[in-house]
Amino acid sequence: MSTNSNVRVRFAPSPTGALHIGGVRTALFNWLFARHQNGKFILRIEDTDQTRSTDESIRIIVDGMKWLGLDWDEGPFRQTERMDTYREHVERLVKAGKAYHCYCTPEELEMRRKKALADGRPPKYDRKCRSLTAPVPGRTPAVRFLSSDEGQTIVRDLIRGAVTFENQQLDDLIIQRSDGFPTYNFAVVVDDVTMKISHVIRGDDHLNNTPRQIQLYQALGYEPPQFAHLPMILGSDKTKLSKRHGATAVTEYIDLGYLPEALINYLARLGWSHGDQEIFSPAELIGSFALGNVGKAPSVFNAEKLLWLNHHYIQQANPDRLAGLVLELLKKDGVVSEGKEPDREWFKGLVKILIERSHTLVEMKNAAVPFIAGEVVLDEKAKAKHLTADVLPLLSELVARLKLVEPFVHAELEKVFNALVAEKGIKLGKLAQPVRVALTGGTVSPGIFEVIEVMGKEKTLQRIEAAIKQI
RNA sequence: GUCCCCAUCGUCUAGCCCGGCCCAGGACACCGCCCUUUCACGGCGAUAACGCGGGUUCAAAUCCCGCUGGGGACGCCA
Repeated sequence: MSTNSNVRVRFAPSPTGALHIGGVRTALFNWLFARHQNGKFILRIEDTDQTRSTDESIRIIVDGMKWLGLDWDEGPFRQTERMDTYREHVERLVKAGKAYHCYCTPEELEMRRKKALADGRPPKYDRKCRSLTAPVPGRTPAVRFLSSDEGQTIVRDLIRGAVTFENQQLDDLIIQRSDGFPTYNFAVVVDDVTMKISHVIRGDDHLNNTPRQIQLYQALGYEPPQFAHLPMILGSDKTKLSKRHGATAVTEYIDLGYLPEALINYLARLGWSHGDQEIFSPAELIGSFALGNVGKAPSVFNAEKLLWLNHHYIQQANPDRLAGLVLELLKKDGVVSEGKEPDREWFKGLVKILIERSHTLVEMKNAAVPFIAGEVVLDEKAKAKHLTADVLPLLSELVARLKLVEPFVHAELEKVFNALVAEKGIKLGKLAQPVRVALTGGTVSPGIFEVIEVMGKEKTLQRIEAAIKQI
C-alpha cells in the first residue's frame, strides 16, 4: 500500500436540498481514497447559485456527513466567500483575450437554442458576441470563454481511461454570469487549483464537463488534476436515481431506522468491490479501497440488500448504543416522555431480546412499545383466534402458578409452562400463543419466556388477568 | 439531433487488463427443506447470467470490429 500525503480530494455538493444518496457515495469514495492514501479530504460548498442555495441545506449536508462519520480535514469552504479569487481569474482571461463579454440575454439564448434543436442542429452558442467591439448599452454582460474549434481534448480518467473529445463539440461557455457570480465549470477549476486538489473524484455526469475544464486549466496556465469519474447510481427503472424511486435522502434513512455503518457498507459496494467480500468495517474499507477496483457500469440501487446489511449491523451493535437510539425514537413518538425514562439496565435487557428480529431501529422501537406502554391494545384478529373460551381455565391455572414463581426468570418460567402443558396433554403453542397475545397484543414477539421475564411479574399477571376478563 | 460512457444471474458483483484452472464463483431477493412456542434468526439446498453477429486463436466471458440495448451530457444549474 502506497501512501502519498500530497493527495488532496474534495466533496463539493451544492446546497440546494437534501444530502442525496448519490452525493454520499461520491463523498464516501473521496473520503476512502483520502484516508487510504493518507491525504486530505476537503468539504467545499458550491453555493454560487444564489437563487437555489440555502443555509438550511448546508446544515443538512454537514449533519449528514457527521452522522455518516465522513470527517473532513478542511472546510467547509463556501464559494460565495471566494468571489475575489474568481473575479481575478476572469479578469486574467479577459485581459489575455481568452474570454469576452456576451450581451445576449438568457431569453434570447433560450430562443436560439430551441430553434437550433428544432432545426436539428446542435444547441451550441452561436458566438454572436465574439466579434463585438463595443458594449451594448443598457445591458450587463456575462463573460464567455473563447474556445477553440481546432484539435481535440483528451481526458485521462483513472477509471475510464483516455476519453477523446473534439474541441469542435465544445462551445464558448459562460464563466461569469451577468450577476457577477462564476458558473460551475469555472469556479470548480479555480477552486480545485487554489485548493491544490490532486484528484477530482466525482459522478459520471460530469465527464462531459471535463474537457471544458481542462481547457480552462490550460488557458489559466495551470496543471489539471487527475480525474476519476464514478458510475452513476440508478433507480430500479435504470434511470438516474431520484426521489420518485423512494428514499434517497440521508435524513430519510435516519428516520427509517438505519445505522450509518450499514449505509456506508452498502454504498461502498455499489460500484466498488474487493473480491467476494460483502461486509466491511470502515477500517477495512479504508484499507482495501482503490480506484482500480471501481467498476465502469452504472449500478441499480437495491434497498433490500441495504436492509439486510442494516440487520447485520444491528446484530453487531453494542446493545447499550442501540438502547440509546431506540429510546430516542420512543421519545419522538411520545411513548416515553422526558424525565420518565425506564431503568436503563432493564431497557437494555429489553433491547437485547428484540435485536435478533429487527432489521431497523424503527422495527425495534415498535416491538418495544408493548413493554413500555401502560396498557396493551389487543389486535382484534389475534384476540379472536387465540383468546377463546376454551383457553380460559388454562390461563387461570397459569396465573395461579405464575404467582408462585420465584425468581421470575426464564428457566423457572419454562418449568411452569412445561409442567402445565404436560398435565393437560397439549402442545406448548396452545398455551404460549394466548399468553403472547395477552402480553404483547399480537402474535409476533420474541420467545415467550424472554417476553415474560422482561415484562416482569406484576405486569405479566395484570395483563393475563385483563385478557381473561375480556374473553 | 449531437457528443460521451457502459454491457456477466431479477439486483450488487468476482473473473476480463496478463485468453485455457469458468458447461462462470460469492452476496441480496425469490423458492424448497430443516430448526421451532409465534414471527424472525440460523442451517442446508434449488432456480438463475457471459445481449447479438462476425472475426483473431488449437482455445474467448476474457482480444478486435459491427450491431443492439441502456445510461449520461448538451443551462447566465451544479
